[in-house]
Amino acid sequence: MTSATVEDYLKTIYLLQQEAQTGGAWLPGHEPLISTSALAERLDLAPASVTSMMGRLAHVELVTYTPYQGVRLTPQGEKMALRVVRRHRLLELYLAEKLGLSWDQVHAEAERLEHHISPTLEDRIAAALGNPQVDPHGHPIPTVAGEVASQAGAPLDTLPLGAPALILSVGDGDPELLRYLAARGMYPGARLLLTEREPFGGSLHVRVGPAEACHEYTLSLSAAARVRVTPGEE
Amino acid sequence: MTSATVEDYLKTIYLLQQEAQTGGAWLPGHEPLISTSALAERLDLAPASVTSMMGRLAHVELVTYTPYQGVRLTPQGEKMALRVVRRHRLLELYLAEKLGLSWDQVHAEAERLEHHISPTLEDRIAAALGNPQVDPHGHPIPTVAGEVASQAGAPLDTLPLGAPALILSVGDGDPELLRYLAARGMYPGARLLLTEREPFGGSLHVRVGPAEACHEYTLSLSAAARVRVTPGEE
DNA sequence: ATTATAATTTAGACGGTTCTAAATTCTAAG
DNA sequence: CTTAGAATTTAGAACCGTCTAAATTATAAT
Repeated sequence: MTSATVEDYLKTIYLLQQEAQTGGAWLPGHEPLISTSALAERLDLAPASVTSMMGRLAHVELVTYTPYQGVRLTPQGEKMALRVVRRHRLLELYLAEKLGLSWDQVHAEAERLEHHISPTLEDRIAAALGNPQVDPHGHPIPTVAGEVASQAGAPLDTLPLGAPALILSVGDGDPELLRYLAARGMYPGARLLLTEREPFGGSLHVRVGPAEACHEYTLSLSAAARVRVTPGEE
Repeated sequence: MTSATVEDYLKTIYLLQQEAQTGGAWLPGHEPLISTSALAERLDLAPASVTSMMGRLAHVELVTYTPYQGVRLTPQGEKMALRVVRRHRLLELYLAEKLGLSWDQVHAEAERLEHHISPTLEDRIAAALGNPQVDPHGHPIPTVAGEVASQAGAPLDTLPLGAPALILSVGDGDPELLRYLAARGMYPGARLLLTEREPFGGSLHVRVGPAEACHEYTLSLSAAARVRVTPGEE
């Protein structure tokens, strides 16, 4: 009962829980419930398939599942999810850094490999990278023991106007988006300033880069939601 | 119809064909037939499972299959098998060379990863290694185009007494054997001399290493069969 | 409160891969 | 040439992961 498929479900539940968080933390066992449809959409499966898998995962206690309500990882399930997330992020970094894969390629590659590397190889990869703390998209890498730095910062679309900020991370799921952002200099570590917010849920205007040599771009709300920033000069 | 499972069947058929060869080449389409039981044993599956898969592979023309006789790869099937073998051997070399996995670990690791790396990553790995021709066990790495150097040398157990020889390759399937051989200095590139052949299918006695500083070991026939050598000083 | 709509689950099916047990076919020894 | 034993295939079942279509339950608007 630990197939690549199961690992994908667990990882996805974990990531959706994290995304739901966005700010406040939850008490253990009270993390947000993830809906069948959210999972189905993210995994690109029919909702019925998800329901059936939830039954199985609940049965082996990787998840607590209340029909019509949603699922939540058990401590066991979370542990397993974190192991997968660790492998994924280590691989992303390794592929980018040591094998020169581009920012937008590493995700898809890691997505497959994460299910097939041994603990030994995982260790070697981590060591070769100097036991890093974040992956190329700025996401924290869980430790072997299953600890993760909590998700830092806030989505760019919640940033107040005029406040300079530092990009902490960008969503790694969509290669298109990554290329789009990279082309505009928006990657972890870059600085930006929100200059305008079009009314009625329109685009944001941001200035990217140091004040002397910055470029102004517009950015849809949904794109901005996938960029996490921390306010402040530093 | 190109699952990891199918890839494993094709690769295994290819390797068994190669092993059956051991010396003379075959005309295309007249390679040796591989029996159901040989495949079942190597893949650690029930013979009935193999029979059923052979039906499917024959149906998509990756294999020609004559019931009760055996199977043989079609050109298409061979091409696919060679792609897998290439990935496997590149991975073995990469893991050994760049990530410091030991000789006996790389096989098992590559066995899983070979099914999950993209053509891009395959290229990067090959490039990072300088497009090598042989893997750490001395086996030739097929090219992207699907060409392979034919298996060189002959099994150690067929070597005439007293003739010095060079180790070209060692079977990579069994970590135990690899550790055993490595402990005795028997790896590709090492030199040895067959000094004695015990009667009635008994062990072989070999001297390993340069004449000035060599060690003498005994070696079972089955172990010796997995070591390929070429006679001669050079 | 009722009801339309959306979300979810159930029911039933299918493809892929494997198994065991039984039937068949081959092979080699007498 | 027969036949015992080995190899192989067939038959039938199971599990995993997925699907569609239909039934059910929740939700939000009247």
